Amino acid sequence: MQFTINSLDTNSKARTGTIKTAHGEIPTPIFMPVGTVGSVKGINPRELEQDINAKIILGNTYHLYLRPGLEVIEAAGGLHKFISWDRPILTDSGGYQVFSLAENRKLKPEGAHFRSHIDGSKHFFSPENVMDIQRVIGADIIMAFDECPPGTATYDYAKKSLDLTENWLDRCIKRFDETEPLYNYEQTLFPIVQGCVYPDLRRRAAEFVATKNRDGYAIGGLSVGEPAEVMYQMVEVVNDILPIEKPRYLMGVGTPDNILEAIDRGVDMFDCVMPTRNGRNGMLFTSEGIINIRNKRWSNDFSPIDPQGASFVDQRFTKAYLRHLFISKEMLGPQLASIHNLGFYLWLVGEARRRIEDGTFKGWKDQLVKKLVVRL
RNA sequence: GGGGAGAUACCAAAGUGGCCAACUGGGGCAGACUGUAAAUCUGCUGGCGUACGCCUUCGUAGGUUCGAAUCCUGCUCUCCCCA
Repeated sequence: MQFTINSLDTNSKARTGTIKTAHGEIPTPIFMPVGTVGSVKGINPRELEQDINAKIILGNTYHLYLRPGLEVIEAAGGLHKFISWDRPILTDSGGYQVFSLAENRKLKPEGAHFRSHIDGSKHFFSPENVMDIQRVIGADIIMAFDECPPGTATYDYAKKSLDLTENWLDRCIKRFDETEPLYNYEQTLFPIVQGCVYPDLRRRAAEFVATKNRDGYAIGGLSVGEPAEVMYQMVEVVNDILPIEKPRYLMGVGTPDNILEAIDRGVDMFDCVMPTRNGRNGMLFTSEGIINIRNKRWSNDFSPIDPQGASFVDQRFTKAYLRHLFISKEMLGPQLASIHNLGFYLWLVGEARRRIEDGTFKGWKDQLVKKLVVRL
């Protein structure tokens, strides 16, 4: 994997760049739709390519390992072939499930013992087997196996957790470097910076991963319950240390204004379930602000879903019709909302790239952030 | 014409003397959601008040009772069966 910086903003830490992978190029800053189980929920891959123009999507090691299982994925020739997606894929390691499925797992130095959320069966994830699993899945970018502590973690816990994550990272790197890809194209491993909301732990974590000389680095353990301002501070602390010539990936973030503020602070990659999950639940991110399409106020609003919208659904369908679909529980409603929201997110990062390159990013960002509050 | 059953909030439907402003479901209204155990979950849904609370409700008009959605009588309406 190669990363080249195309331009640096003079008024902020923002930059544009290009990531080259075996499955194509990714312009940065970029937003990556989440397709946990090998499907961006509700979205046809053709829509993802043509209407949304997603450059890369995510899969999840934990979910794909449980279902359909590695045998099926390997027999299919890897995840790209299995899900018919020829552009880049990034897989998360399952570290986030250590957090979100906390009641079903036990953490030990050697790894995490899990119970499947599907059938309760017992499983074990270690840094080593998570690397092996991600080799089988075959994503272009794979993530280190980490612990993602909650935003409310105490300093003591955060420190112990970071010790564990750093130990696991070394084991991930060792295993990754001594194994080969299964499908004749390059894979790369991104370490993850942890450290909760504690600047000294974040500094230590960033310095630790920076010595590993990988193709890119991730910032994890944010947007997990801490205030947005704290998240921005942590991003600043970490990005001051991470090598400037490597891409930075802020995991699981976030709202459109979170993304803009992080781009401002030098982040290049984002993923989040928000556009799809919240979209399925009726929340629309539009150029006019954030709205709940289920609200009665839209019942007779025959204006386009988003008059300034980038995706074809924005001009073609009205707010009143989309509301009707949601109220009627028609599956088309969540599908259209997901296409719209992902279209908006991809438009957002595309516009950010354009603004960074022509030097108007800062002013544009400040104005848009003000607009991106929930309309009352 | 004769016999029977029933009328409860937006709809459906429990309740058959005090624990009832009234179970439950639907509908309606609003909220939550950040590396997806989510096309999920939560709250409200007679009026006024942040709230203790107060006021008006169970077809309708009366009555019995300390107390009625619940018991009695008249009336109105609906449904079913027979002719």
